[in-house]
Amino acid sequence: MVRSEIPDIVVGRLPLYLRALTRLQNDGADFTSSHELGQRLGISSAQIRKDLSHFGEFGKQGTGYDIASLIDALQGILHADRVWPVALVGIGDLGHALAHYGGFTNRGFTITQLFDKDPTKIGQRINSLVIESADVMQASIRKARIKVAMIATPADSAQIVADALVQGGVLAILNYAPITLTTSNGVRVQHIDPVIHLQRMAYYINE
Amino acid sequence: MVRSEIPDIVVGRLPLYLRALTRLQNDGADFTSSHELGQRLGISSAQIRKDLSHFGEFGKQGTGYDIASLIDALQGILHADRVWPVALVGIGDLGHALAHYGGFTNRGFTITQLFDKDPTKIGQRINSLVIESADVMQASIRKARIKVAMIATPADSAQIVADALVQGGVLAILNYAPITLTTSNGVRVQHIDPVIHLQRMAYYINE
DNA sequence: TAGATTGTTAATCGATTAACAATC
DNA sequence: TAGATTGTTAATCGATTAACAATC
Repeated sequence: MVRSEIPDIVVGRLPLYLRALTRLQNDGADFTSSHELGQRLGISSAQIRKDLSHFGEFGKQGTGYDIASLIDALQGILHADRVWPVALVGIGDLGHALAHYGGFTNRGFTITQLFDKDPTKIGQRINSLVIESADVMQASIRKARIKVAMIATPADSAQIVADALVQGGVLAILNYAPITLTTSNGVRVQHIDPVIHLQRMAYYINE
Repeated sequence: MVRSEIPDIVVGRLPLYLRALTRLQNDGADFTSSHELGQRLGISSAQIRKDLSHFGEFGKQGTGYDIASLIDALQGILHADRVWPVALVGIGDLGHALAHYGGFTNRGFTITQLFDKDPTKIGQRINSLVIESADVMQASIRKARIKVAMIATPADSAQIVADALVQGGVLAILNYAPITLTTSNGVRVQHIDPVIHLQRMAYYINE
């Protein structure tokens, strides 16, 4: 198994498989099949089997997949078998919502640092975390060996923040600002912009 | 131009082009090229030209694209040349953040209705909007001819909410609940789950 | 004019799917 | 055993890219 040869599009589907399997498990199921999983996800069973085959053999002919062990395997592959500390930059409405969100920790991530550049916010608490100044961000994340960060600043600040995060050692950035970020090689960036999705769907509405 | 023949993956890139063009315009530029646009987006210039060619001819040899008219064209294609009223269901932390977000309206959408099933929330105001009961949702969105909705409920309620939205005439759903929704044909669904993106990136971090 | 850039064609590249032997 | 489902192969399908004539 050579990691670099696995298509990124395949990697992108693994978290969906993991999420669906976890839900099946919560619903009390012990086994599932590529067919059942595919139906739930709107993906062909062949594609699921093909995707998994990049990483090993996880099923049994006739019976399908043991849900618990496939979850374990996928968590290992995705490095979701630990809890990554995450820095969150930009504590506006969205930043608050992300800081309060309880769904990160049991899926491999936990927000451990909050940053903002607004002096009136610095020092405030959310849960047990204190909002720190953006000025100390780079040093602080380096010291804490943070590899994962989320940007929830306005668009104008996002690229500058991203540059500082990368300088501080961050390797993965989830960007909520409505702008495409540029980063050096080796740094992963994913973008979340609700309007992009809304516009994509509005195309198909004929009115 | 036959709409149904245009690949969805092409449609999915048009909002990115539109966003980048708007930013260029705000920065004072009048013209751009497929090369410049591609560099900003991390996409090849050939792909941008090919994508646009599905919808017509928008550029000039030698000079590239007039930004203002390409923005106009893309807004028309994406139906972002109007302001779609949007229903938002589930007014927790994320719902509040979305309701307060000021970035929708100038990009084609505005939240006009809020719903929650928690009796303590119903009747509360956010900006000038009143949170309504989920019980009246279906009738209310039908009356207002709402075609676009956002779900920000917990995972357990999301499918039920989606079914009701579709019954009420909604054709496009942006789902923030961490679950894959099933809908009838003709209804578009897009999912936003930050953990999916984080896991996808964590795969590449070797630690 | 000379340089730049488009829109389009054809080739390449990669992803998805159908089919089935293997086997639980 | 009979039925079900895997993992894998080969074929199909679709998307991306390179190249260039056209032309501003």
